[in-house]
Amino acid sequence: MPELPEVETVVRGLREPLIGHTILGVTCEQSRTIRHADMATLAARLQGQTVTGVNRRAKYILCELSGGDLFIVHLGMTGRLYVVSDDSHWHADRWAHVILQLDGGQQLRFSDPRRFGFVSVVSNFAEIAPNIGPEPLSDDFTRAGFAEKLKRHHKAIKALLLDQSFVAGIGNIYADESLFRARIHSLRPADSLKKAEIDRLYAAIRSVLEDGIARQGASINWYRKVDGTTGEAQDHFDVYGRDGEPCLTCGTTIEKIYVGGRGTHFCPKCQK
DNA sequence: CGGACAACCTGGCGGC
DNA sequence: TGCCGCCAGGTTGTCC
Repeated sequence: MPELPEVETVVRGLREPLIGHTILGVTCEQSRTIRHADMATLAARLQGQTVTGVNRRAKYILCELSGGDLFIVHLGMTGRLYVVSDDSHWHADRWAHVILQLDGGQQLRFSDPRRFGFVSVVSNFAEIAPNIGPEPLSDDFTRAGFAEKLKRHHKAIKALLLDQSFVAGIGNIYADESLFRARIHSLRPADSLKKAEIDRLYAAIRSVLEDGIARQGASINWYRKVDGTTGEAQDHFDVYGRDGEPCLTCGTTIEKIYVGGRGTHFCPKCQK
């Protein structure tokens, strides 16, 4: 579910309700949902802290706290973060594993049916994810650096795009969409791409992610924005989930294969 | 080191 | 309508 555009949308939605607000208390259970710290440590390090910033790195949400710690959330496959008023009649959420009580009568909930997501509190982001690649929408992601790194890998380009140490934030949906936009077959060995193809892929990754953010993410199943509403990116996919349907460019039937164990959608005529 | 694959969990959906 | 098997946007650890 949540890839870079979805996580970025959540981050932007969290700033208004969180920044400047103080965490009064923490409600949670001891479970896999809390990583790198036990329940008591998490509560102790969050309670009394004021949120000073909310940012994203790869698919991680980083809430900066006044004491210098980072409250980290990863949404996994089915995680959601949302803010509700204490007095709202919002129905009970059986998957709300962590609830932060905020000043001003609101609470931040982390809800995750499948429990692939997690929360943590650390001093430095590197404690959570020490080996994350460049942010594709930042100046750190250069065309030259991208081309150089592609030469060092022989595996399928789709599998490489999913490697978070290669480039941050791309997941299964936007990998497929980027490769379609660049007209490159998902199974091409990374080191086989010609310069023109590398240039197309570099541009495609950026534009696909930017379009995803502009549409506030893709609500295929579980993903929702902080206010509970759906994104719109799912209505504009070229290939993801469209197997059996005609390519919007040439009319050829979109195919589905598995690459690195992940469902992979592509147009056999447009992508070579 | 690279790559394939299982594991972690639970819900939703299509098919029978 | 009900049950069963399969699939799912991510990450990590293991094995060859």
